[in-house]
Amino acid sequence: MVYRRTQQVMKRLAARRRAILTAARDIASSGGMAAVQIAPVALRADVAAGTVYRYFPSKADLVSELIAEVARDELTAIQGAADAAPGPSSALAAAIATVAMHMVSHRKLAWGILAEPVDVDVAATRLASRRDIAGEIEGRIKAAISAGHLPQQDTSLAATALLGALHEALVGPLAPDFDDQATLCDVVKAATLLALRAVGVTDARARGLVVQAALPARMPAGE
Amino acid sequence: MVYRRTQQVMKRLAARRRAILTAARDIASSGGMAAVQIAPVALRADVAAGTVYRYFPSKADLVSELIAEVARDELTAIQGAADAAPGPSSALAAAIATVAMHMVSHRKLAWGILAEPVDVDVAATRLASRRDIAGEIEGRIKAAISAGHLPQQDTSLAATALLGALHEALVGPLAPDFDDQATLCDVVKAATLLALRAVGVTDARARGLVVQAALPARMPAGE
DNA sequence: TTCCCTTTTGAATAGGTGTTCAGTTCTTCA
DNA sequence: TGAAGAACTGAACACCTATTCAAAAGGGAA
Repeated sequence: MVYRRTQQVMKRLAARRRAILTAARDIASSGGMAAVQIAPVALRADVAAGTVYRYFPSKADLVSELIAEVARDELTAIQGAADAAPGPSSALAAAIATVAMHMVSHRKLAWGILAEPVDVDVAATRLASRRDIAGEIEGRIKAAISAGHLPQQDTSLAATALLGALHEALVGPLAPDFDDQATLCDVVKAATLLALRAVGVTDARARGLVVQAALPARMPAGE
Repeated sequence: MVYRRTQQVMKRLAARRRAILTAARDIASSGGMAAVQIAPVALRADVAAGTVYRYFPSKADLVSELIAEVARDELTAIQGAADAAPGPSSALAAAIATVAMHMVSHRKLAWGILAEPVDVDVAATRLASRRDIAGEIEGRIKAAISAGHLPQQDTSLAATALLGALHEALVGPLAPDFDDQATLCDVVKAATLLALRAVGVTDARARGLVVQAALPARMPAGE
């Protein structure tokens, strides 16, 4: 054998793979999932279309990995925010507020990850990611119920409904415009309160909650 | 002029138009919006592909009309159920329950109408339809607030969030399976309660509400 | 430098679907 | 019944985009 991958080559290959994924993420952020096409992604990543296929067996694999990655980031943020909260109700509130913040910060991306059309191969990955996030929220709801802060209920349904409510209210086509930071903040607060009430948090308790939404890691400073 | 549309011909043309729309609706009901393609619709309506274009300028127009029609039916059902309720809170509950029932009865169709991918030309129509339905719900929320049954809030955001919650919890990919009529009923009840709580209905009041969800006109008897 | 293997390229291919249109059939009316 | 126009047909066309692949370029070992 007269050829072996050196460390340097391996690094370059990894960098390229990253570049392709990042290009896909950027494009999804600005144009939605529908804009994630091989040619534009390749162009943005500075490679030829064919090269993409040396890193990902198919477009579906690329998109799946993109979704998984974004969901992983989101999950980490949610857990971080919730774990930092002083109690189960605050943790739930923090988790919800974090989701809300992420959604308003990256509306196109959130829309693409959560709801936009993808082909069937991708649907499975997306489903798993959503399940993970819903599961995290559900866990927080259960904890609050155990602590006696919330009434008994179908936690799975509740978690799903919460995500749907936030999604629709914040990134769906009927979502309000966020003209400035203040409006954005108000809307996030209103949506969070709504979601908390849905699972049975009383207004009295809500007023006492400490809510600290973790800002998304990639959120642009001025946005 | 040696040819004029007789009454009989006009009737047949209208019937054909109806057949095409119905075919599209049936296909959307079973396979989602993505399955609404010209060739299958034409096949089902017993016409040639080209004929569709004598009735609808483009596929986008066909789909737009389909969505508008379904939304109109839905709106009528919601209004009917709400108007029949004894008070503003009951009316809101009835409206929500009606939406929930429709969704679980026609999951694929609901999914297609509300969230599935469509091209940009259709998006406008869909948006208008959603706005209509959200507007109806919002009106009921406002009425309940005026009656002092609900706290002051951003009604537009609330209406949007409610629809999103129901949608996600009942027809989204994480929605539970409805193995039998009983489960279905329980889930609809749970989702309705959740939605009511979200806008501030107290559990105490919720227990006293008279809820009568209008069944969708087209719902198959046994489903 | 040379050879051989890997990686990249980008134009060609392939598959799927909306749309058109020349030819056919149907309908009306003199 | 025949002429003229409307409606219908379905194969051909057009467009878009994922995927392939033969040729070219890059990189490692001798």
